Order: sequence, then C-alpha cells, then structure tokens
Amino acid sequence: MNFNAITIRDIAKELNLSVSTVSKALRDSHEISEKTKKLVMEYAREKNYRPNPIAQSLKQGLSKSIGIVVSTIENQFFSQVINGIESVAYKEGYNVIITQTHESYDLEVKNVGHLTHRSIDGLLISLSTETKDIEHLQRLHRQGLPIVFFDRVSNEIDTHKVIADNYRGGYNATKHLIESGFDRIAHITSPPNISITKERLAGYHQALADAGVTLPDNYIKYCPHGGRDISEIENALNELLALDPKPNAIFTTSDRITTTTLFLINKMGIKIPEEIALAGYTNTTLADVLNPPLTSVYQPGFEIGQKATEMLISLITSKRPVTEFQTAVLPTQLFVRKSSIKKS
Amino acid sequence: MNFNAITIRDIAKELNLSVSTVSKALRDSHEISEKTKKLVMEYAREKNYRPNPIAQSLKQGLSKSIGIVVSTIENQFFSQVINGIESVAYKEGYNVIITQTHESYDLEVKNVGHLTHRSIDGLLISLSTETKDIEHLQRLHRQGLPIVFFDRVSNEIDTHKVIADNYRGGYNATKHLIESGFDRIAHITSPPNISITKERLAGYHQALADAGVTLPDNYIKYCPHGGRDISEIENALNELLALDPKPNAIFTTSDRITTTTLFLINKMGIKIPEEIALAGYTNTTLADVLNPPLTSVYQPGFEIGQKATEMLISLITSKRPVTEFQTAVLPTQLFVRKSSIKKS
DNA sequence: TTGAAAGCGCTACCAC
DNA sequence: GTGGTAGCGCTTTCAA
Repeated sequence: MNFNAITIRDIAKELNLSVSTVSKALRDSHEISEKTKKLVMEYAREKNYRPNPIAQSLKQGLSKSIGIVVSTIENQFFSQVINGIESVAYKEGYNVIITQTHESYDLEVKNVGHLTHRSIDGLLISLSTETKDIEHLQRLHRQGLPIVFFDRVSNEIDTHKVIADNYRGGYNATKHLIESGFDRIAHITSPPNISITKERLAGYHQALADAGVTLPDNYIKYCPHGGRDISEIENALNELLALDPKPNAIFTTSDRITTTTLFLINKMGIKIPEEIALAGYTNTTLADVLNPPLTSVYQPGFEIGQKATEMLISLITSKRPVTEFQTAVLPTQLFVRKSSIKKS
Repeated sequence: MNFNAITIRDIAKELNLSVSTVSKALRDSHEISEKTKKLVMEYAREKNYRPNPIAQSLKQGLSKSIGIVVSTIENQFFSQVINGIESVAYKEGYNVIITQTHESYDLEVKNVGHLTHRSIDGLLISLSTETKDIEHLQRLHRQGLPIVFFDRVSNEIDTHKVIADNYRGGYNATKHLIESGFDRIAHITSPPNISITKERLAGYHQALADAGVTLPDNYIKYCPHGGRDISEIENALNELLALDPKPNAIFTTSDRITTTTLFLINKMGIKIPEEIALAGYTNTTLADVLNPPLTSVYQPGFEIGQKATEMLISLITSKRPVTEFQTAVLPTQLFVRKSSIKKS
C-alpha cells in the first residue's frame, strides 16, 4: 500500500537506535541531540522515508481528512470552490472527500453519514435545495464535529460560514436591468427555503424599491429542485410568458436555472434581449460564447473554498472550544454582456 | 474524529465477551454461535457501532482509497469521469483523492508523489499534456501499485486502460464536415505526444483519405499546452486564417480548445458556419446554447470513470498478480448542430 | 540524551 | 465456540 515501505523500525534497526528515538528525531524534538537528529534525518531522506499517515491517524485520533458536501461538481461554481478547498487542504496535509447530493435531502443525510463513519476531522457543506431540517448536522455539531457552511448556509447552527454577497449580487443585477431600460423584471430562482434564494430575492426587491418599480408577486417563480429538472424551469417560464403584462427581463439564480432558461428561451424562438432580456447567476467560463453572450453574476468560488477551508482547519486545530463564529461575505462580480443590453 | 466513539472493546466489556469474539461475531464468522452473533450484532446496531476504518486500514495494510490524477475538474469531461469513478468507488467502500495537474508535468509528478505517500491502494490517471517521460509511474508500477490509465494513456506501461474511441470520434467528425460540403478542414489539437492527439488525428486523416481529400500539413496545428493558454490557440487560428487557400472548416479536440476557438472566431467577427465551420470535442452541457450551437463529439465520461474504477478495484483485490491486461474502448457520440451545417 | 513499553482499534493466530 | 495475545506503524509517557 505505502510504496515507500521503509518504516521507523527499519531506521532504528539500521542505525542501532530505538524506535522512540527515531520518532522523536524525525519530529525534531529538543530532547534528542543534534548529532542523532542529523544522522536520522539524513538516513531517512536518503531512504526516502515517509511516515505512514494511517498509523499517525490512528495514534492521534485524527484522520487528516475533510468531508465536502456539494450539490454537484459538474456545476462550475462548485468545481471552483473545490479547487479552492483543495488548494488549502493539501497544503495543510489534509485529504478531501467529495460527495454530491444532486439536490436530494436523502442523499445529503446519507453522504454526511458516510463521511462521519469514514472518520473525517471536519465538514464543509453547502445544503441541498431540498434540505429543510438539519437535525442530521445538529447532532454531529453537538458531538463536536467542526462544521463550516458555505454558499447555502443555515442559521440554525452557530458556526463559521462563507457566502458570496448574495444580496448585493441580486441588487446589482436587478439595478443593472432597470438602468438598461427594463422595467418588468421577473425572477426565477431556487426554492424559498435555502439561504441564497432569500438573500438574492431581498436584493432584487430592494433594487426595485429603490427605483420605484412595483411588480406583482407572480413575477417571482421558484423551482422546487433548483432547476434539476428542466420541466420546473419550463413551467416557470411558461407561466411568466402568459402574464399580462409580460415581463421584459428575467433575473435568474443558479448556474442550472440560468443556462437552462437561456436554452429554453432560444428554443421558443424568443429573441434575447429584444423580446426579453436575461441576466443571471452563473460561474460558467462560457458566458462570452453563449447565444447571446450572457450577463452574469459571478461568485468568487475559488476564494469561497479557500476561506471556508481555512476556517474549518482553524476549528479543527483549535485547542479550546471555539465560541465566537463569523460569517465571511465575499463580493460578487457583475459582467454585463449582450443579453441585457437594449439595442438602440 | 469518529463521532460514533463506541469501539469493539466497549461492546466486549458490556457483553462480557472478549474482543476477538466480538470482532468475529461482527464479521459473521462461522466459528461463532448464532446466539452470540445475534447478541453482538443487535447491541452494535443499537449503539450505532461503526468500525474505525483507520484501524482497519492499518491492520490490513490497505488504505481503501484511490488516487485520481486529471488535468482539471473544471473541465466537464473530467467532472463526469469523476462522477463515474465515485459511483463505483463509494459503493465498494473506497475513498477517492482527486488531484489536478493543470497540464503540468511537474505537478503531475508531485501529485503522484503525494498520493503514494498518503497511502493509496491504486491510481487512476489521465496524463498531462506536458508528460513525455513516465518514469515516475513506471517505478510505482514495478513496485506493484495498481494503475489504470484513462483518456490519455501511455503504452509504456502494461496495464488496464479505458479510452473513448478517439479514432472514430475524429473520423466521424471529419467525415461529417466533408459530407456537409466542407473540403478544406483544418485541425487544432493537443500536443502530438499524448495518445488522444494521435488517435483523433488518425481518424481525421483516414476520413480525408476515404473521401479523396488531400490537405497540406499546415492545416494541422498543435497547442503545446492543450489550450491552457489562450495565446496558443490564438496563434494556431491566426496561422490557419493566413493560409491560402484558407480552411473553410475546423475540427478541434479537447473542451478547452474547442470552446476557446469558438470564442476567438466570434471575437474576430468571423461568421460560423458561413465563413468557417466548426466541430469539436467537448462534453459541455451548454453546446446547444452556444453561439452558434456547436457540433460536438461527446465522450461517455461517466462510463469511462466507472469502467476504469472497476478495473482498478479488480487489480487491487486480485489474489494473484495480473498479467493479462485489456484496453476498453467506449464509443463517442457526434451531435450535429448549426456550427457545421452549410446554409443553403 | 536515549530507550522500553503502552496503546490507538482492529484482525487473526493459536490455545483452550 | 470462545478468548488471550501479538502486532499493523506510530507517538508519548516514564524510566534509565
């Protein structure tokens, strides 16, 4: 299994030392003479010795791995977050174990179970759209498992959290649409129970209010599974297009909803932005090449991952119980492209 | 760490049995009476006992984890492969550890080193575009580490491999372009040293030959880093467009090259497919929404991941040394869209 | 400054 | 059918 099969015992034997001396020497303990340390370290390097991380884990009661729960890594936002997580985790000597909920509450519970049974030192989680009850996490949290929420957070657990500035992302996108001359702005979004939905919606409402625009409630459509099924987006869209007056712009949240909305509008033969403008949350690197180029709210996925991991490791390594928690809010970026610019 | 802190020892004490009896009972050993087994198992379930996987690993000399090396998970092809890998690995009780080379040979060597130091039972790898020398893998292979190649494989190591039918993918895309009325088909591809480049190129050549089309060698452009840097694609494109006669179609390989080529052509204001047609390898789910909708060669990423993992686990669990190796070749799919259809 | 020995949780060998 | 015990590789106390 470990393909540097040399152990601490081999070194001890070869150097006529005891295992404990070698162990201490390798960890640069002050109770070992410089001479011995040098001897051991050089021999270890020469033989390319690596401590067996499993034995270390067993001894120290730490697994040196971090569990991750996201909806799906195929979503570029999450793959960027994972890149950020790994960049910090690997540097600090942690493994990561990635699991996906595919927006299912049951899968989330199952994954969290698997992760804890596999011995993780901490958990990074973005809740599934279906998740309403978080008892499965509260139990673990009470037992002392360090947890950091990111993206879709819960306020029913008091711990560190990292989110994009969802409120401002929603505000800026909506404001931009208004300033581009669109006054009937619909909103297609994830289910109302998850945090990002509420925050982005609040931004949308405020931007409308600030501009003195009033719109009916049925301009807002929720997708129960966050757009996992194309039909939920299709329904939302059809309902919006049947309204009188019809919206002349749509603000969407989440990669899936945004790109699927674009797909559906194109398929219906409706012209963007002439007949309806579109601006939405997405982290795809293809926004420029879409038809039409898509105005997007971009979240700093990589940085979110980094920050969350730093916070988690600080919880894991903290000597005393942590009682002061913070929520990091990272700015989003609005990229204005053709899909939301009125031709004049 | 393990938040089901109950151990086999606790059970033994509570039930007035020995640890070994409990251990055997839990593993349903035939040398334990049904009565005792039932007693132990019920108590274990009641107390939600889970064996500590780290202790098991240490004991058995197996880590129950699989190392993965890909270029980047942001590429949808690879995230689909990883989904396939995880679907099999988790079912079989294996963890996966994902690392990314970002097309760098140095990073690949480093990642492989980290993985083996972290004790993996086997390795799934798609080589970086920079990799020419695979001594870092040959050493491990000689030492007995099970390795399965996928996507970008090497024939310098005799082991299981899983690839898409790159030859036929290249053949079909090129044939389709020819049949659509394009006779001057350029090819922008990855560096010539990696397997997928050669195979797709062979398909391209054969399709041209079968149609009796002869094209100059400078219709083929290689991107040294597989399109990691936009400039390499930009150069390739500029060189192609400066040719006389200019190509009237381009066949591209790899997600990155394909979508970047689309981006650049759009940026130059050149019309697709009127002035130049485009067909390329990509697994993006957005092909339909691109401008224009993009003719794509799709690889069964999920299935590739599944197959590779099944093969790897069979190597890991094999009692006797395996000497018969196979290369699984999975079919690609050609999706014809507007980018390669001549307006008539 | 060094070493012997216990023990992390589990499995497996060998006695009883 | 059951239990004692050694040992996986490492860290850490305690004794020398």
